[in-house]
Formats: sequence, structure tokens, C-alpha cells
Amino acid sequence: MPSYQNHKLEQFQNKVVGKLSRCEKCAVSSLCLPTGLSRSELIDLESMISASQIVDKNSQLFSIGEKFNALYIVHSGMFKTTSLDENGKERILNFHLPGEIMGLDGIYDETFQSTASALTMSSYCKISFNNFLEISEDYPVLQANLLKVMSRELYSSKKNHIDIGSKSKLALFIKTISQRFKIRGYSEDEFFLQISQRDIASYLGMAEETLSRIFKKLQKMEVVSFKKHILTILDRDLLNELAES
Amino acid sequence: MPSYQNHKLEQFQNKVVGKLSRCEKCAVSSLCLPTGLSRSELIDLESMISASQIVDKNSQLFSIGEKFNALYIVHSGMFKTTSLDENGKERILNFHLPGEIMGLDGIYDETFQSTASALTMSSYCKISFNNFLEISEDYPVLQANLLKVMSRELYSSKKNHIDIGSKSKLALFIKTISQRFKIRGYSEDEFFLQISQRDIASYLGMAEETLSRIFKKLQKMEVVSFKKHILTILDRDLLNELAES
DNA sequence: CTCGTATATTGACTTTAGTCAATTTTTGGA
DNA sequence: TCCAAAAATTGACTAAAGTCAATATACGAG
Repeated sequence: MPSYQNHKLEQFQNKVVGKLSRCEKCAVSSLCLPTGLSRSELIDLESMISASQIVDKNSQLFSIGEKFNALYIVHSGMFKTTSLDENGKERILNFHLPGEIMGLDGIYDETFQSTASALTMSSYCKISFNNFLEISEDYPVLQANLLKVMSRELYSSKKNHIDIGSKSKLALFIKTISQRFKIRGYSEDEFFLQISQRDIASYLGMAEETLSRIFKKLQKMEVVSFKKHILTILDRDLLNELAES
Repeated sequence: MPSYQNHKLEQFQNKVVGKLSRCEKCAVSSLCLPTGLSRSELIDLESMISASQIVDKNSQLFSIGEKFNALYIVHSGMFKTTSLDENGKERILNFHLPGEIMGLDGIYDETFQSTASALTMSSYCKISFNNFLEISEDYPVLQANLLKVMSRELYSSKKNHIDIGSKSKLALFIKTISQRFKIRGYSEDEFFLQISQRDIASYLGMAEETLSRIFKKLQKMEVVSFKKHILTILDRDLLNELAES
């Protein structure tokens, strides 16, 4: 059983390892803004980042139309960002894992374009965007890092575009999220996926019932198992094969 | 009949209006990097931008796997960016109109993640990324502009995600591209769309034949007409209605 | 202008997904 | 632990999209 987010333990460790800065202690800092910063740059960056805040399931960090003033970074747990479609129905834009930055699409006209809410008890860091711009004038590497983060985001967004246009959407979705867990140091074969099937269906652009049936088929074929929100990949070769059809 | 890209005329105007800088003369500069720059900043920016180059249909600007070293901006005409799916089949990521920057997903690991090719005779500007980073250390507004451009790109990418997950993909695609033409000063009701139906189908993640049939239906209903690559919106209300179903 | 190639259309059929309604299971709070 | 509400599953049916193969149309090079 994967212990995906263990807040108590994290909080404890934050106290014990006093010599390291907050970001240095963070397991996902290499995926986040601090990559490649010197210690002094990091200290300055951290002065603008709020210490990670824990929020309950369903808490909203920001919502569509609000004035954009900060970026939100997943520290632990999982969030979803949503928007509304042509009919005003909620649609899932993305699921966000630790180290991922939320709110980036709010920069261009200083308005949040999506709503971010916690899928489970989670924690996040918050960074004022004005402060960030100010300080990054002195530290070009910081701006370059943000550009890189956004570029990576753009890439994965395009990658998702292709996946969702494919016939084997679900297999591709599972492959991709498995990889994202792996990158973060979690098992790639078994992970806690606190997402409702309704949300997955919305993300993939299909009916809830259809998703349920495809999931059932994958479980019958013993490709994956999905029980109590724990997804286990039982046959990766077959999963890859299905993803290609 | 819309004269969407008239290179001869543009080249002529570029010579005549000698007092304005290249970007100042450009019809889409407000959508591009120069937004909000002072004249001196603009002069410095332009020193790094190659004057717009004309290329023939099917010319490639860059392709997947190549080392990333520059951003490419559509000056006139139209480009597509493509990638490969799980089976190695070409899939369309996006179509690019004047003022749009291509290659942004190459920043994060200095490798182009897509292939850009001209859909018709087109022209582009090229900007060395290293030079851009250097100069933008002196002009924070320039970096901020790039962040805004990328943020906007991220937003429209998410918007497309929703559209493509919808049942009325084609209607939404037509609505969106019409709007993009409008923003650039072209007619929103009649425009030259030099895209093959195969490419549109690939972009929307559906079979070529299905797209052909839906197009036929839209034409039979007199919502749009699409002949010789000229798309005319005949009944916008009905189009909007269809986009909502 | 003509011909060959690429692109688009059409028909017949199969497969897959959507819809609606009912039922079962899971979940979170008292 | 129990219960109400939410989430997921199932069946029967309808609608839509995919596939394959054949034909028609458009386009570009010469």
C-alpha cells in the first residue's frame, strides 16, 4: 500500500532537518523553480514563497475570473484544475502532482483562467508573482527557470492533446500518470489515485459509463487493478500494447 | 474573396514605410513580443530578429529532436506543428497564424519537440534564444512579454483540450479559428484556410472520412461553406448552437 | 491544357461510444 | 457502526464514429 502523502511525517522532518532551507528539504525541488539556483539565490527565492500550507480535500486555491497575483505550487497531495465548457459544464483541465505549478495561464491578462481544488488533503506553496518578477530582475536564472517550467508545461499539454485524440485514451492516461509518479520518486506500478472516475472521464472527454466499462475491461484482462483509489499496473507490456492500438 | 497573404504587397510596403522599424510596420506586432516596448527597447529587440523570410509551402523551419536555438514567429501565411503519436504516425499539434511564436516547447531541454512546416507560402521571423535571454536581462519588460505569450499559449492549449473533448469538435474548431482571424484584422466570416481535411481530422483526433461527413452536414445545413480552401460562415447563430450540443 | 498524384467523397458495414434508467457499491459524517 | 448521499456499475437501446474499398475531384508539374 503506497503511502502517497504523509503530512505528519513531512511536517516532522521539516522541523528536524533545520540546516537545510525549506526548498532544499523538498523532495520535488528539482522539478520546481529552485532548479540550479545557488544557495543565496535560493534564500532570496524562499523569502517570497509561503511555507507549505495544508488544505483539506475540496479546498479551492483560486478560481476562474479572480485577479491573478500568485503562482501556487503543489507540495504534496494532488489538485485538479477545471474550467467550464461551451454549456457551462465543469471540465477537467489537468491533475497536478507535487512540484507542479498552478495558475500559469493567469499571467497573460492577470486573471485566473481556471479553478484549482484539492483532490485530497494536500499542501501547497504560494509565490507572489510581482515579487517574483522583481527579484528575478536580479537573478536571470530564476526567470529562465520559469520559462523552462512553462515550456515543459506547454510540451506536456501538447502531448496530452495527442493522447486524448487517440482511441486508447485511458491506457495512455495511465501510462502518463504512472511516469509522472515515477519521476517524483513514487512507485510507477502502484499509486494512490484520488480522482473520481467522473473526473477522469471529463478529462478524457468521454461519458462516465464508457470509462467505467473500459476500466472494467482493463481489469478483466488483468492489465491494471483499480480498487479503493489504488491503481496497480499488472501487465505493463500489455498496457503499452493497448496504448498503441 | 479574401486575400489572406499578399507577400508582394507586404514586401513593397516594407520598403516604402522607411521611417518605421520592422516590427512597428508589422500588422501583428501587438500580439507578438514587441507589445508595450519603448522605441529603444524595440530597436534592440529587432537587432536580434532576422527580417521576415519567405518560404514555400511544405518548407520546414525546424523538426523534432533538433537542437533548440531560436524561436520562430509567423509573419504571414500559416504553419502547422506536428509530432508523432504512440504508433509513429504524424499528428497535428496546432496551426499557427501571424504573430504566433513556434518552438516554445523546445526551451526546457533545448530540443525542439515538434516539427514546424508551412501550409502555404509564408514568411517568418527568427529570434536567437540566447541573444534574447541576454538582452532581456537589461529589459525586464521583454522577459515579461515572453512569459505573457507563453501563458496565453498555455491557456489556449487548455481551451483546445476542452474543445477536442467535446462532441461538436468541428463547430468549436471553426469558431476558434474564426476568432483568431478576427483578432488579426481579417474577416471572421470568410477566410482562406489552407489546411487539408486530413490535417484537420488529425488535429481533432477523428477519421478523415468522419470529418468529411460532418463538413458535408454543416454545408447541407448552410452553416458554413468550404470550397477551394475558403471557409465562409453562413449562419453564426446556428454554428454557436451546434457548438453547444 | 493535360495527365498523374494527392486529396476528398461516398457507400456499406462493423465497432465503439452515448444515453437513460435502475441498481449496487462506496464514502464520509453523525 | 449506521445511514444518507455520492459515485460507480450494469443492461438495453440508440447514435455516432471507424474501417475498408471504390470512386470522384482537385491540384501541381511539365
